[in-house]
Amino acid sequence: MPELPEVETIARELRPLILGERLAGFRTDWPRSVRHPEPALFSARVAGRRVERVERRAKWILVDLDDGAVIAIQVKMTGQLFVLPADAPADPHVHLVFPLGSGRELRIRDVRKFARVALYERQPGGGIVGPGGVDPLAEIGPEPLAPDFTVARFRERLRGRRSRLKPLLLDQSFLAGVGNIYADEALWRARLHPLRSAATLRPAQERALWIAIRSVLTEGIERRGSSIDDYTAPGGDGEMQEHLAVYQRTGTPCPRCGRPIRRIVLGIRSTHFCGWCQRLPAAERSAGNRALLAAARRTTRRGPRWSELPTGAGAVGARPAARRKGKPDTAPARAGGPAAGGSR
DNA sequence: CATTACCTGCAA
DNA sequence: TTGCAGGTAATG
Repeated sequence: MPELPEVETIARELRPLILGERLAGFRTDWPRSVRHPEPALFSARVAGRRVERVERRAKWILVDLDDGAVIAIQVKMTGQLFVLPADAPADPHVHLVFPLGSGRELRIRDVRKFARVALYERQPGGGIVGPGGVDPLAEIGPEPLAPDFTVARFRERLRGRRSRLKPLLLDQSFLAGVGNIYADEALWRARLHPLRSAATLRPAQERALWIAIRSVLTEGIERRGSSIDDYTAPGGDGEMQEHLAVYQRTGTPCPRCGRPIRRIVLGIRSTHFCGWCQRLPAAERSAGNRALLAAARRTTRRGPRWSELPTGAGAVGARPAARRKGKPDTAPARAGGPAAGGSR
């Protein structure tokens, strides 16, 4: 599930691989993945251009070319980026390819075809625009790790918001880059219930949430993201999945208090939290909230999907690679060999 | 503002 | 065979 730390990792690892490279064109076998312009024009526009910059904004990867064009890539749920020799084995899940002048290719592998690419124009002021002069990032909220995203600024944005904290954190116009994993983890760190209304937060809790969001995202980047299901970076898997407290850990002990982590469904999102550490104030135990929480008590225990260690003594060692899907045979080997340890 | 569509692989 | 995973655009 690429969120800010995962996309940041992809951008950081992609940068040295393609910076200064000349693009030879672009091709796709799934035109719906291309927002704008149509693939043939897209290819003609990027052919011969050199890569000048690779950066992340929200969950987008932006690749600046030397004529002011900007390739925008959204990996969404299952997109993966690799830079491989052009003669590397074909992969049926690679739907977007940028051949490079050096004889390699930037390949976007995407099992579920949710990923999107688009071509925009860099503006003198630094923004980007697409057809009709529209900035595709106009509705995106502030970067939570930007130096100017102070606790005061966070408080300003919270002011007047009455929604529950979990959906609010997922709202990209409220804050850029937070998704389901890091929303749950930030709320756990801040000891705030996901159903808690933003309107009732005390100043100390607002500050705790601000700190929690920034610390969990920073740690996620340091650990190169959470490799759950399909996410992997150009340089291989991350390891943040081994340091999550609640996400997809239903039934396992809360690292703080030992009580079992619970799961509720909010909207269509799984939401994981500790019912003891993250209490909902009595005033917010509405009928609707109580119904959601009652359903959680009936929820069957579900383990994490990134590792499934055998139970019993001696269950130590490298995690079974077969448990995770989405790793192409052509992926570069993880530096330093297989991860030891595996589980927590 | 809330719900549905997009997609496929995999577990139940 | 069904349902679930969920980021985001589109629709009601």
